[in-house]
Amino acid sequence: MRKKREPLIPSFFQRKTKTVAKRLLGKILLHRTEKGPTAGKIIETEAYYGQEDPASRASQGKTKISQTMWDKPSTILIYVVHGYCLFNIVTEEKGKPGAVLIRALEPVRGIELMKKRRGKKDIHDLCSGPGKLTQALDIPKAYNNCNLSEVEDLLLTQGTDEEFEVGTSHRIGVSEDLPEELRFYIKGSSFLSR
DNA sequence: ATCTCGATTGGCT
DNA sequence: GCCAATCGAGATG
Repeated sequence: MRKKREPLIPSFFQRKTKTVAKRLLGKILLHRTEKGPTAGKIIETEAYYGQEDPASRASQGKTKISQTMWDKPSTILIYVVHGYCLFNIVTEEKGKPGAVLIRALEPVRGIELMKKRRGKKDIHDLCSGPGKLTQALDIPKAYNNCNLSEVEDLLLTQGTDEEFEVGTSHRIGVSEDLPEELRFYIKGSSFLSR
């Protein structure tokens, strides 16, 4: 009998953004819907800071979108870029801006449903990008500003104990990046974006 | 009211 | 590799 996986608790997110980004690798994101459950293993993330980070939405201070980054850790932040929803989770203590963008998942459950939603057959084209995975799991923009622990249908849980190597790089798609490498991924995975 | 611009994706050369 | 579609926000008038 398999032990039921425990959801991550809010305090998991109340620490340095970079640490959260790294530690989210290997965790399982699951979304239950009327059509059925879909889930994937997090294999790629990016950390975004506050005012000092030119690539962050928070770089210009609080706006309708960015204000969520000052909210309680484990708050969900979703916004639209180029017509796609991007899924982030707020980090750091309340009042200090920070968030982690989930950039790619390895599909683990509900793969047929994901294929249908994405209109793609290739398993490597289901969750291999921040806009793709929100489509594949059907994560709605309405979750923005909600707390992860209060959205019953969305679960972020411990993954398996298997070991992996963490790779780093500069963030993708940003016009002005920090010198620090803030993209993290599971080395060797075939489900990464790009 | 209108314009510009992305933390993107997909199709085509 | 290049480029157009996409749509909501933010800026400007």
